[in-house]
Amino acid sequence: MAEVTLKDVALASGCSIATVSRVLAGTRPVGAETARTVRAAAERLGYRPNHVARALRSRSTGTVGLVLPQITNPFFPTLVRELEHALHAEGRAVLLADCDDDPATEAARISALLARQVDALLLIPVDERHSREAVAAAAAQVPLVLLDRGCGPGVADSVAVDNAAGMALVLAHLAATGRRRPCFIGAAGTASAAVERRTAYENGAAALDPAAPGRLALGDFSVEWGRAAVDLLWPARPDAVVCANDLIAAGALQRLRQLGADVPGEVAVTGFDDIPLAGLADPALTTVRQPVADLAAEAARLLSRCRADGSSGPCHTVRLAPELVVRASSGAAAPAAVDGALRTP
Amino acid sequence: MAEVTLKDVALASGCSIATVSRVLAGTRPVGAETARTVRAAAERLGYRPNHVARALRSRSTGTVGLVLPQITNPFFPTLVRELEHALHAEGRAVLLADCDDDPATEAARISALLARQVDALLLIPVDERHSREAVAAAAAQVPLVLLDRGCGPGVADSVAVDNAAGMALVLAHLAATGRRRPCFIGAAGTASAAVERRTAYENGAAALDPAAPGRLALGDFSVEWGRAAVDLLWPARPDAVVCANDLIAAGALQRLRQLGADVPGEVAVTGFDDIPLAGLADPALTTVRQPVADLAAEAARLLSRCRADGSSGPCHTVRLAPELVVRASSGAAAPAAVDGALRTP
DNA sequence: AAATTCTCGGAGAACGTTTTCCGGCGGTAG
DNA sequence: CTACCGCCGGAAAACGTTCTCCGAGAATTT
Repeated sequence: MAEVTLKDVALASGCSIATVSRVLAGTRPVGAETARTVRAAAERLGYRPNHVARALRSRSTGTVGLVLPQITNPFFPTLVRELEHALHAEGRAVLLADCDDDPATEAARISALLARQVDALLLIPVDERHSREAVAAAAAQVPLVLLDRGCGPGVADSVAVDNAAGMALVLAHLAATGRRRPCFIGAAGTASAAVERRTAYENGAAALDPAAPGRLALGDFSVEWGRAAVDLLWPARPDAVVCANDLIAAGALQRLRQLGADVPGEVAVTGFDDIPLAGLADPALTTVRQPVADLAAEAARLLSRCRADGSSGPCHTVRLAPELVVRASSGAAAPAAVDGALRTP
Repeated sequence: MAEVTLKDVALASGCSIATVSRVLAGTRPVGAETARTVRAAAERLGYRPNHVARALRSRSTGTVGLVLPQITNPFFPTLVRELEHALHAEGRAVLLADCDDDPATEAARISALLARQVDALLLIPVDERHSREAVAAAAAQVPLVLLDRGCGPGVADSVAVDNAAGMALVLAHLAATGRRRPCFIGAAGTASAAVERRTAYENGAAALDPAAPGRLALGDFSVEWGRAAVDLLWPARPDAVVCANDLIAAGALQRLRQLGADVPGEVAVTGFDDIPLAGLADPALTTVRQPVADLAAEAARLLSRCRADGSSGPCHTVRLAPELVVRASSGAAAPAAVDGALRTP
C-alpha cells in the first residue's frame, strides 16, 4: 500500500530515479517543466520518502538521543517537552532513554543509542564522576551536549543554569527581608548542581551570619531527605531554610508544618528549579526558576553548531541566568521573632 | 574509526559476508569452527551492527513511537518510564512525541513517526473525538495500542485502567466512612477517562444520596479548575469532594483550605491516578492508584502480539483493576458535622 | 565558425545489511 | 559405483535512497 518508492514516481513521471530524487530533495536545480511533472506524480501517488534508506545513504538519521537520569524527577518533564519541540521544529526525532538514576544503565542506554546511529546526544548525566567515562566515549563518536549538570571539565559542550547566581539571588532576597540565621539543606555527592549550589550557599551565607555556612545538612535531592533534614537543623532555630531543590523544600515545608513551625512568619523556606509542585505547596514556595525554554533552545543551537564544526575546538559551556520567584514561603517575617525568644505556638 | 562493517569482519576472518551475518545474527546454523573464528574477529575489530542498514533490509527498525498529549501532565512520566523500560528490555527504542494537547500537532507527530518507519505506535490520544481520524489512519499502517484513554470503539487495541471500578472504590470508601453528601469535580469533553469517571460517579453516588449525582461541576483536568470548582460547589456544603483526577483534587484542597474548611473533618477530598503530588499534598490525598507498571507491561505485550498476527482480528481492550489508596484527606469525619449545622472555624 | 562553458537529465555505484539461490562435499542408500 | 540428501559456505540480489560521473544539447565566448 504505502510502499510508493522513488522508482514508482520515476516510472509514473517518465523520468529517472535520480531526477525525482533531485526534485524532491532540491539538491540540484532541475528543469521547471520536469519538476512540475515529478511533483504532480509524487503527489498523485502519495509518495513518502523512506527515512531509513535516506539515513543509510546519507549517514544521518535525523534523530537525536535524549538520555536522562529519571523522567519521574519532576524537573525533567518540562525540559523534555521543550527539547522535543525545539528538535521537532528542526525535523529531528527524539529517541528517549531513561537511566533509572544508575550509571551502568546510563552507559548501556548510551551505547544502544549510538548503535542506532543517532546524529547527536543530549545528555543529563546521572553522576558527575561515574558517568564520565561513558560520556567521554560517546562524545568521541557524535556531537554531545550536556544538560543541566556538568560532567567534569572538558568532556563535552554543556548548557546549564548558573547555580551560583541563583543561590545568590535567594540569599540576597533573604537578606533583604531581614533573615539573618539561614541554614541549608543540600545534596551530597559530586553532581555539579549539588556542588555548585552548596558552595554558592557557603560563600554567600557568610555575609548574613559568620556561622551560617556551617549550618548545612547534605543528603539527596528528595522529599524524604527534606523531611529528615529538618529534624537535624530545626533545633538550631534558623530563620530561613535554603534548600538545594524544590523537592527537598517540599519535604522541609511538610515537616516544619508538622512541627508547628510558622512559615513564613518564623522561618522562610526556599527551593530551587521551580517545578510545578512549587506553586502548589502550602505556603507556595519561593524558588529559583530555571529558564527551561532557553536551556532547550541553547542546547539545540549548540547541537547544530558542533555538528557544523569538524569536531574540534574546545568545549563551550553556556550558563543561563535564572530568575527568582518570590512566593508566600519567604514572605514577611513575624516582627517578634527577631531573636527567637518569644514564639507563638 | 567505529566504521567496522560486516565486510571488514569477513575479510579479517577469511570468510564471506553472508557467513558473518549468519553467525552474528544466528539466522542459520553454521560450522562450529567457522563460527568461532568469526566471533573472534568481530570481537577483535569491535564490530557493531548498523541498525539502519539492518532496518532497511529487514523492514523493521526496532523502534516504537510513543505519542502523548503532554509530558508535563504529572501522570505521564511514570508511565513513560515503565514503557521505556519494558520496551528497552525487548531491545526496542522509543521515539518520543509530545503533542502539546493539540490534535493537529498529534496528527503531525503521528505521521512524522510513521515516516520514520516505526514498527509500532503507543498512543495516548489527546481527544477521543478529534484524535480519531489520525489514529485510525495510523492503525491501518502499523500495530497500534491505545493507552490510558480510548478513542472510540473498534479503532485499535487499547489498555487502560478500569475507571468505573476505581470510582466505585472511592464511593464505597466514602460511604463506609459515613459521608452522605458527595459532590463531583470532573472534566467536560469526550476524553474517555473524563466520561467514564463522571458516569461512574453519577451511577454510584445515587446510593449515598439521590441528589448527589446532580452535584457536579465539569471543567478540565487542571489545578486551576479544581480551585474554581470549589467556589461553585462549596456553598451546598457537601461532605465529600470527589475529583476526577489528582490535579483537580490538589486545586480543590488548596481552595478549601483558603476558605477555612476542615479537611477531612468537615469534608473529605479524593483524587484519581495517584500522581507523586498526591502523597505530598496537605492533607495527603486519598486517591485511586493506577497500576502503571502493569499498564506498561500489558501494552508491550499487546504490541508484540498484534505484530505476530497478520493485522486482522477484532480489537482487544484490556482493563486493569485499580487500587484505592487511603490517606489523610478522607480520614474520620468530625462527629459534630453530621448535618452541617454547627461548624467550628 | 569553432571552442568552451553551462544546464539538465540518466546510468549506476554506493551505503551495510539480510536472504535467496546455488554449488561443493561428505555420507547413506540404492 | 552412482544417485540423492543433508550440511555448510559463497556470490549476488535485494532494500530505497543519494550522489558521482557522463553525455547531449544549448548558450556563450574567442
